[in-house]
This record gives sequence, structure tokens and C-alpha cells, in this order.
Amino acid sequence: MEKEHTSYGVKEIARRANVSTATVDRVLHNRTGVSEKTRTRINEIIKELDYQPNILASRLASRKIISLAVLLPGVSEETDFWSAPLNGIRRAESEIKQYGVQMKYFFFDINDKNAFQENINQLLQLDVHGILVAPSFIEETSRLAAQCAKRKIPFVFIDSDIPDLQSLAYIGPHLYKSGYTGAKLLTYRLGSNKKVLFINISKEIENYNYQEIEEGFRAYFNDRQQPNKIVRIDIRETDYQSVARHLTYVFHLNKDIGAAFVTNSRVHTVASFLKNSHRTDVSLIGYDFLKENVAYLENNVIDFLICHRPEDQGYRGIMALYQTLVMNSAVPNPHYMPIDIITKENFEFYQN
Amino acid sequence: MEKEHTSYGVKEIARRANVSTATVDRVLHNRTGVSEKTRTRINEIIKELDYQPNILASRLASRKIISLAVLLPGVSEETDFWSAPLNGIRRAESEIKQYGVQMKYFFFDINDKNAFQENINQLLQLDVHGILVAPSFIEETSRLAAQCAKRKIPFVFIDSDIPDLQSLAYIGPHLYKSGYTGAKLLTYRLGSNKKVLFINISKEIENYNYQEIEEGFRAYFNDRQQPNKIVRIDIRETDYQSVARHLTYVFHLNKDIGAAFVTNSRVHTVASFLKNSHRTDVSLIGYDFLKENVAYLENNVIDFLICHRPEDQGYRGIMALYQTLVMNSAVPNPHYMPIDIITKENFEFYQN
DNA sequence: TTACATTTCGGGCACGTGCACGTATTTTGC
DNA sequence: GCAAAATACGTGCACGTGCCCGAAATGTAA
Repeated sequence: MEKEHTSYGVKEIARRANVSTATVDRVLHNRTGVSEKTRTRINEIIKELDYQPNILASRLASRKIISLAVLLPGVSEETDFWSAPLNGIRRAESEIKQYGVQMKYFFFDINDKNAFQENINQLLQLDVHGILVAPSFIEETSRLAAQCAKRKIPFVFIDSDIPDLQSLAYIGPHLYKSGYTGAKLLTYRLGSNKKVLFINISKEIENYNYQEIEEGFRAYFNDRQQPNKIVRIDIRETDYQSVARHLTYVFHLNKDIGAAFVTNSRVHTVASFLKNSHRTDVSLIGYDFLKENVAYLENNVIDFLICHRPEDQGYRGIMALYQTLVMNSAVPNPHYMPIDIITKENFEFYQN
Repeated sequence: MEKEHTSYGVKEIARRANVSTATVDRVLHNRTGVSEKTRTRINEIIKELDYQPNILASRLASRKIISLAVLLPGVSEETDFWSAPLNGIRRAESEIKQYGVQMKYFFFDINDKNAFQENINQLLQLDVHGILVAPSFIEETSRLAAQCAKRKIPFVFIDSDIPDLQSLAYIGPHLYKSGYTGAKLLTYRLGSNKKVLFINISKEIENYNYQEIEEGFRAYFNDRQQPNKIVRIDIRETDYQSVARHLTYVFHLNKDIGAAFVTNSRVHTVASFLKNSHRTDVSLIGYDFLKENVAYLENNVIDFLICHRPEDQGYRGIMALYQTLVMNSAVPNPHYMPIDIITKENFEFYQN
């Protein structure tokens, strides 16, 4: 059971081109010191043999390390949503650290724009080879992108996108379709005379994401000419008391709300309110596979959770950078994640 | 940006033990030719340093190849379901062939028990190091498992399980829960006075899987004390004519069928029948992300498809063998796949 | 003691690539 | 024409591990 010579290496190329392996190496890495004539000759042979470098040997021989920066919201007590992408990133890290990849982590407070910028400044002094970032703040991210373009550092966005910044890839949901799907799920148990409550709970103002979700959500009702009225509410505080106060008011004004849709993972706060106020007739949909949310799924307070595989996003984000920097192969962009539907019946097998 | 010495290698162990690297190597691979005294001494140092072998160097230096056998139903014109696992397997193959892993493929006709056995016979003459198999036939698979146990060849099952055969891992759905979830989805649009049609279309008799799905399906109705009557039908021919004939008969006998559940990917045949006979009021659920099925999803003939990520199953199956044989790390068993819910709204982002 | 078998161990090459360094060849400047 | 500079290319070691081969040490029997 011996390894047969399955593919040719630099040595074979060198032999055929009547040069040394060092010259072939120079051509392979686009380095100087090779005459145009031999360069083309070698390139032809490379093409002819369909030469694939042996990554094992390459990484083993190389004394360079590749360092990737990760810029994510920290796992706060407010939400541990970001632990999922982080897990995926850690998984990727353990897989590729053998190949000389090193990771630098930067965590910021999701409510603190300055902290985000501060992290970026630190990060840029480190001269890393690639960056994975959750682009929570548009302007700051744009400046980062500009810097990366200048230095030719590839970067990928996960979870949400900012178009036209020349990212290597966006890895995350198609938010419009996600809202559209949410609307569909919401209508299963919805009488045509009932109102629908659209809830956005977020401290941030730059809710680029939420806009797309909302557009998709409304589009479904338009497309199907559903008669239901959509009541929209924005809540700028995330604590239970504030949310409960706002919701009490809304439910007071609208007696006939049959369903509620929450645009992010804070759906458990709404669930808590609905349960406390015994409104079991309102069907509820929200986002993300958090412990709290799943608990309300089990309780039948939340009907559906929509989830975009955040762990996978982290994993694939790092792997996209790895593919580009080490294997220099192309990665798809955008890379839309599945819109997963989670219910009481199937949640226990879900892989975040 | 130089690689710092992140971990110790055999050389460091050898230095500390006052032996050569060859002796350390013998200890690491449990080979003979080392006195008990030095062996324990070296083992202590290995433990102390928490030595992790460099897989890159190991695989590069090793002239052995690891060969894995894959035993799957072929992609027939009847169904191309099995192209999905195969894609996953191919993806895994391209990732790990760098490490000296080689694959041997065996495809059998899903309706031909003898072909399955014949493949097994051929396979066992090849002395492979690991096997991935879709255990379509129970007895034959059991004998294979016995042979593997004798030769100490690890094997994994995908798609469906046969318990108690000491497989390295089962990678596939929890079928009971899958049926349970299907039942839940079916009841969304189901009046309480309507009957439910449970359809099994399969030539095989050993439908171990289908039993579990059915149990889960019925359990949902029991748990919720749903009043709906469940009409069960077994169809042993898979062509459209036969299916249509059986269904016509059933619908003739039961005027008030409100929903139908198909236990496998042949749901498109039923969809075709429903569409042709203009029974748009029957909601329909079935399995697997096939082209035909998705088409009927778009048409609103099929309400939901349930899918267990067959491509991922193939990928993970191979990776489980790889983990065991090359990295010799443990793999979880059983490895239940998510029960994914696919609708008209989210199908375009689904990753099979 | 010698002859020979057995056990224990080290030297050293190989895997395929990266790269520092040195040498040979050509070009440039005057 | 010649020295200096620039260009083109080759040699050889290194990465960390696997493993062949042979040497040394120990054991056995006459």
C-alpha cells in the first residue's frame, strides 16, 4: 500500500524545463530574478502538468505565519448571540493552526461606536494578513475597508453586509428573504381580520439590517394581498421594563393583534411579556437560537425561530480568508446562509 | 513575522531522554525494539510536554496511503437523492487527499440485494482502512459489520442506522423526531374534521426507517390528541401510473382527506397526482431537496420539504473516518443531523 | 574464550517546498 | 576596453516526522 506518484512536483517541472527547483519556485511565487523566456517556458510546463502545490510541504517549509484578525461584538450579558460565531471561528482556528495560522481577537461593545473604532486602530497597527469583521457601524467599517484596500488586506463581513466596500466576501443571511420567510410563517395561524405587530428592539440607529428585513416582511403581505394591518414599533431600550412598557401601550391601542414578529434575537423579551400578560393567542416569531429563545419555543410562547447558522458563519468566514491567503483559491461572494426554521419539534437537533 | 517555536517535537523529546529520534518514534508508534526502561522514560516526557505530532510533517513523511471504501446506492434515473451524499464525499475527498487518503467507490442498485452483497465481497478483498456505507439491507450489512469487527476496520453508517452493530458512528436523522416534526407541519392548515393520508412508496420491504418515521408521526397526533384519522397506504411500485392508481382509489374511499405525508423523496410523484387531479386543497409534505420536489414547492403543491442535509452526511461520514484513522481522535456517535424545514420562501438558500 | 543470535538503539535519508546565499552571466557606465 | 552593477540561476539546508539499515550492546551456548 505504497504512495504512488499521484502528481508531479517542482522537481519534475524543473527537470523538464532544464532549470533548478529554485527557479521554478521563483516563477511560482511571482518573484523577480527570472528571464522572461524561462518564465514563460516554466509557466507552460506548470499549466501542462496542472501543477498543484503540496500544501503540506509548503506550510511545513514556510517559516512565515499568517495572522488573521477577528473583530466581533463581545459576548455581553445582554446577549450571548456572538458566542456562536466565535465558536465557529475557534473551530476553524484549531483546524488550521497546524498550517501556521494565528488569530488575534478584538471584541467591542455593540453599543459603543468609539470602542469599535478604537479596536480598528489597534488592529491596523498589527499588520495582519486578513480580517473578519461584523460590520456593526457603517462609517467606521467603511474607513477600515479603505485602509484594507490600500494595504491589500482581504476582509470578510459576517452576519450583516455593507455593500460596495469590496469585501472579499459577505457571509450571512439574505435579510430581505429572511423577513419574507418570517412573514410567511407568521400567517399560518393568523386570522385575516387580525393585526400584525412588527417589533424592532435595538439601541442602534444604524439599523441597515432591520430595514431589509422589514422590506421583505412587508413584501410578503403585499405579494399575497393579505388584508392584515401591520403595526410597527421601535423600542430603543433593550431591558424588559422598557419593552414591557412599550408593548403594554401598543396592545392597549390595538385590541386585535394576532401575531408579532421581532427582528432580532431579543424576541425572548417579548415572549416574556406575552407570557406574563397571558396573551397566549398571539403567535410570535423571532430570531436566533439562544437559550432564552429556545426555552420559550419549548413553552409554546414562541412559534418559530429563524436562524442563519451563526457558528457556521464564523467558521466559513475564517475559512474564506484561509482559502484566499494560503490556498489562494477563489471564494463565492456573497455567500448567503440558509434561512433555517426552528420549532419546538426540531430544535434539539439544530446545529447553530 | 517568524514562526516561533510553539510546541515541541520528537527532537526535543529525544534530547531530553538522551536517545535518538528514532527511538522516540518507536515509542510513539508502539513498535518493538525499545527496552521497557527507556520506553517509560520517554512516555513520561511525552506526557510532560503534552506532545502533539505535527500532522503535516507526519503525512508528508509517511509513504503509506489510507484507503476508504464508499458503498452507496447509485444515482439512478428513479432518484438522484444519492448524488447529494456523494457530493459531500467528493468534497471531503478533495480536502484530504493531500493527506494521502484515497477513496474506492462502490455503487449498488437500491432494489438489488444481491448487487449490494456482491459489492461487499469485492470491497472486502481490497483491504481498506475504513468504510462508509448506506446500510440499505440489514442482513448483508450485519455480515459486513461482523467482518469489519474481525479485521478491526472502522465503518460509519449514513442516512439510516442499524443499531447494535458497533459502527464507529451513525450520521443521519433521528427519524422518529423527523416524523414528529412532519406531523406538526402538517397540522398547520388542517381542519380537525379532515383525514390525514400517510403514504409510503417503496419497493423495499425492509423499511426499518419508515417504521420510525411513522411512529414519530403518529406520536404527534397522540400527544396532542388530534382527532384526525390517519389513513395509511403502502405503494410497492414507484412509477407514476401505479402511484396514481393507488391514490385514486384511496381518495375515492376517503372523501375528506385534508393533508398527505410521504415518507421519502418520492413526494413529487404524489404532488404530480394531486396537481393533475386538481386537489389543491390537500396540503402535502415530504422529504428531500430534489429538483422535482422543489419545483412542486414553488408551485405551492408541496407545502414543506423536510431534509436532513444529505451532502453534509457524506462529508461528515468521511471526515469521521479520517479523524479516527489519521488524527485518531474520537467522533460522536450517534451524530444526528438537523431536521431542516424547507418552504417556498427559503429554499433558494438551502445547502443540501 | 569464541561464535552467533537477539535485543536495543542511532545515523541518516526521504517526503515536497521555501528561501538564504553564492556563483555565473549579462548589462551598464565611462 | 574594463570594472562595477544588475540580472539570472543553482546549491543546499531547513521544516518535523517516518522508517530503513546497520552498529553496538547484551545474551546464549559450546
